Amino acid sequence: MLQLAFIRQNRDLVIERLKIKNFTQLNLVDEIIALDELRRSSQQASDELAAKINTASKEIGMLMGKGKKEEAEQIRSTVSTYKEQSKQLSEKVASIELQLNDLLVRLPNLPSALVPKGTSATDNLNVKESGNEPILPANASPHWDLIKQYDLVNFELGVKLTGSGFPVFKGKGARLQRALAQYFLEYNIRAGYTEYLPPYMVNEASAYGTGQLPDKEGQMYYMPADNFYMIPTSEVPVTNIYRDEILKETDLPLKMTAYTPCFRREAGSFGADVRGLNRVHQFDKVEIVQIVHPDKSYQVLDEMVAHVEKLVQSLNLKYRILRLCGGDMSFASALTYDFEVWSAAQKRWLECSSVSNFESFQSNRMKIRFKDEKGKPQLVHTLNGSSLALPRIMACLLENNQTEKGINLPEVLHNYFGAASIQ
RNA sequence: GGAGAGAUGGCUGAGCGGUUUAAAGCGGCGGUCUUGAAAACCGUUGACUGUAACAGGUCCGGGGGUUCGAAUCCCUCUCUCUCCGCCA
Repeated sequence: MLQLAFIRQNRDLVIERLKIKNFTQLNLVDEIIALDELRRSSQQASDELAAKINTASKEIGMLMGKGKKEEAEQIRSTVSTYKEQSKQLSEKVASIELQLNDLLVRLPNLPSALVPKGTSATDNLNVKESGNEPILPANASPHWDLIKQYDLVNFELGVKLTGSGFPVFKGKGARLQRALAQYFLEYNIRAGYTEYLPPYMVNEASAYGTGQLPDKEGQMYYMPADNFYMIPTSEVPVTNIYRDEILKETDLPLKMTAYTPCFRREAGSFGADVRGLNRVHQFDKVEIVQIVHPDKSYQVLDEMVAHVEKLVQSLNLKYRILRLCGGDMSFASALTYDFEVWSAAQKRWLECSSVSNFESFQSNRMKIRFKDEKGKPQLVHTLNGSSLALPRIMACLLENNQTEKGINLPEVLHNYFGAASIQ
């Protein structure tokens, strides 16, 4: 959520930046400013009346104490007339605040100056491409065939147990998942991230804090009996750990990592995009989250991108890094880098990580602050990234490393997997 | 799931209708003293809103109510603790 004071003071800049995100309801900005104006004047009127009532009430107390009942009775009758007025005013302020908040949550975050213009994925800026294209046998298979051949993942069984998009990992497939998760976590911990194992369901306040609500309600699984949401990413519980906290400046940066399943309804998805492990309703992901001083967030973003890049490199996958254009970015992000790995048998790029700086957009909702040198609470900046999402990495590993004699695994996984290849 | 007790500032904890603008202690910060530290002593100590700066307003788990006036009384929700039940 953008800060009101900032919108008020930078109206033109806000509109200009929102255009880059292809946000069309630009009239919201002026509506917000006007409503804020009204809010402040109404608030002032309400406060003044409250002050009158407060002083009069104190006087009554004093007069009663001195036993001057008649005088007290007189003031009491005049104060009674303020009461109705005061109630109306505070109701007005409350309703304005509600309206204002409704409008405010509809504004996406402003894109940083680095964000390229554009409307869709084709406008993303290719920042870097690296790694070697694997040489595959002539009869190379896509991963959905390989997982059957080696009995690694059973989609039909998932349909029986739950529904489509809930794969069942089996045998070496399950073990490969565990190896990947373990390797990714250890890699993050070595880089100074603290491991968390958070709940897989969150309450409304948490989903709101990171920006899933009210915007993306339909994309989460919802448990009406308890009003819980299944997490679409561990970013939600992990970032919310510090919701409503005021940190010390010396606490920053906070670096956290978590391995969790992620649940996404993915309503409306269809076709080749969703085949095999390309897109599923439940998948595993290792996430990194940082809470940092606002002056450091872009430096930290670069560090996180470099951190993820090294991890991808260690898996010997061909990859590219994209800087997302305004139209392809998420609602809450100010700058996002996507990592895509090359799926050699499908001959297409698969997104395996997304690293973003949210600046103060999330922290403003969650009220995560720190005290600066003057002792003033200030909003922190939050960042997160996948490090990494498992299924697409698995798809690429299987496809890119297939041989006539099995699937060879990158060296870094050998110990975790307990073997050098899948036979 | 049943019964009972609670929720107060960073923490412990008083207050149970009107000098509470929330006592006291601990912690934090600043100072005196000290070569430095500890101890002792002195001072200071939250958030939100609002303003050019004051002033003013709001906040004692959340929401609602009674009252001229609520941390204090009532309703409701959430959470915590104790006992019982169930249980990986």
